[in-house]
Amino acid sequence: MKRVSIKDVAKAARVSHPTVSRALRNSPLVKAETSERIRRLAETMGYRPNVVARGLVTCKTWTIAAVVTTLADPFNGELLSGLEELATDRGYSVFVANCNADPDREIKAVRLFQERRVDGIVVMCSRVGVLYGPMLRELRIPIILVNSYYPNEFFNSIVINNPDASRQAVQHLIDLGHRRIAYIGDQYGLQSDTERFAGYREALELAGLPLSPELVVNGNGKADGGQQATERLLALPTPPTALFCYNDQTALGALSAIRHHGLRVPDDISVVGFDDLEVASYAHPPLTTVRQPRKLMGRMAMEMLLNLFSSRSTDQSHLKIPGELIVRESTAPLTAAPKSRKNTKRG
Amino acid sequence: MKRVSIKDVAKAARVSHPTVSRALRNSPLVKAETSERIRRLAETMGYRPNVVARGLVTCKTWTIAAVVTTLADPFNGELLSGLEELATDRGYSVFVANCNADPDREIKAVRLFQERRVDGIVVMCSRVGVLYGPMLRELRIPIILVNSYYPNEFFNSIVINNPDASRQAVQHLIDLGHRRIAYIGDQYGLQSDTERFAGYREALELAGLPLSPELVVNGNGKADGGQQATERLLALPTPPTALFCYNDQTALGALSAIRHHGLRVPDDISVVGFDDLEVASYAHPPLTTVRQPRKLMGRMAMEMLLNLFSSRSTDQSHLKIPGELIVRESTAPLTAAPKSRKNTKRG
DNA sequence: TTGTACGCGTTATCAC
DNA sequence: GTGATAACGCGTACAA
Repeated sequence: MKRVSIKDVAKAARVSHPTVSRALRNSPLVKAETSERIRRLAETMGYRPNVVARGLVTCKTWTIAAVVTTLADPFNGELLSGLEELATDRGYSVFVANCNADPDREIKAVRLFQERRVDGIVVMCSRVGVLYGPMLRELRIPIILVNSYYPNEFFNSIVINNPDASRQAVQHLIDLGHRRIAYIGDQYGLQSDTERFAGYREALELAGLPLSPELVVNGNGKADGGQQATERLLALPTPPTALFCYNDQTALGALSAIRHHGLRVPDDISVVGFDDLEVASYAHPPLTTVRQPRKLMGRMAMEMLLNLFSSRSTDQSHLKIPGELIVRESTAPLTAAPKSRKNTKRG
Repeated sequence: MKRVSIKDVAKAARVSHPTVSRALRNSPLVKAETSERIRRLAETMGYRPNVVARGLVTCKTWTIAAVVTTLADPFNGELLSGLEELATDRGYSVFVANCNADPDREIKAVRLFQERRVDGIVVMCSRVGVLYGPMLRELRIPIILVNSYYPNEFFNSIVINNPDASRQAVQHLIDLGHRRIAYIGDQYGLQSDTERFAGYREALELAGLPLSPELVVNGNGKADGGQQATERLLALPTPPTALFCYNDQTALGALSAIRHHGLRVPDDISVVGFDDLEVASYAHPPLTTVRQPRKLMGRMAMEMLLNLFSSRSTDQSHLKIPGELIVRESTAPLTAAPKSRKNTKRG
């Protein structure tokens, strides 16, 4: 009934358990034939080393943890995917925790993983990044922040250059002649939202355009939120002629709302998303958006951790990845007079 | 430098370390004021129990593992989300591993998690489910299969009723008058694909319709695969008038291909997906599809595990969830003569 | 080349 | 109520 341990194998092989340990880990110290014999025996006995016990003695658990705001979002999924791929390659298993953009849950998750003695933690879209500074001292666990950063603290981070990418995206709309450009943001106070809004504002300023408060609305990072926000915008006395959305899902909702309103994209309204999810290419019309190398970013986060593991140097780095504007068919030059089909009765 | 352990706290509190252990776990055996004193001391010393060590002695790690085919897919993300939510509620942390629908990687992942002494494993969309029977004997770890099942084996499973749901979906198309209905499948030999095809075939049989081999093609479960497969179908001498797709992403690609071909959905071709991802509602046109309660299914998988943990009974259960056909706007009655815009030159 | 003894940080089982 | 002491399953230093 009991599970077979290293001692059982040792007994069966008539050697000591350290010999079994050495044999199974290919130590050159043990005679080849003994090693082979032990190895075969362990196999037939169905012995599997207990990594938990090993972690206890080596002070290395070969586990890392990823804390995300939501697993249901394909954005995080791909981030996670890149992270997991490299982690697995290097022998690490990855824990995952959902915090629903709730700061309390985020902190709890990090503390829990500390108790689990993970070798490193990656927090994606942190809401409490700034708190990790003090925590880190006692935690003594490397933390990587993805999609948020606090340059003055003691951890590493990797983010897309949100202000710059957003500025480019909005500049693209301005270049097309648009003057009334709306921003549909998130609602959770994420740093990425703040920064994308900053880029939006900066682009307007550079072009000498006013920032109209009524053109800045909040979604929820998902399609339904984007749809509702867009409906509010379209109900305005003077609706915007272009929409810059916090992310692609928001933009997807915007497209839907615009269609229901009897307007056309990009003829009547231009729409820009952010992320370049797979659906962006397959939306109708295909979405102009900012590409984030999600999988790569996940991979880079793991690379940062591996660096921290190998070199005990505390050299912190804050990587800023440039976003790439992908122009597809949801943006077009401003036409002289945007006409609503509703008004013109299939005019 | 070293991490503070239970013994450090014991020394500081001038008690034995088992007393600290008891105090911190709210044992009624320890005097209230001692308990309180120890608790405060542990807090100020920044002590965090080592769950690894605890797991070693209690033979319970409070971890579970989820093995998925891909993390990048929103389908798995939501499954995982439901699983993780309940797991976290009950104090379990969840490992996640990606196996890319590769049987070897799937087996490796399961063995690895066995070495990590997880309390249970959930395998989603398994390709090697049938192999777990023998493994289970030696593994002695509860395994739940989600989206695949092998009724004669020793593990539990939970799946959508694929044949039935698919039959309904295809029946819906037949009811609309369609006779040439194509199936765009997956390519990895997943059980869900096989079953959905079976439902497709059954519906045709029931209606007395022939199964045309040229109308059965493979995608890859993603939009690009769906797009390419659809292009092949549209190139046929007599193209289908309706498409039943393995999943929503495939259907999304199909919509795109049909548009590029100058045809309209549902006027010229009807399209049905599977899963009811969020994008299904926001596609153009909104997609008729089969709803899978993904998050619930993830949650149920965890509930199954919890049951197995509490009752040591080996009562295996194989849950089959009914799928719900959601009719939206991508399906319509067959029109007399489907006209290609290409042929009729804006007809 | 192999074995002995010890420690990792807990919890469990006894004593007292 | 509390404290020794023994596990849990492994890796490692050192001895042989």
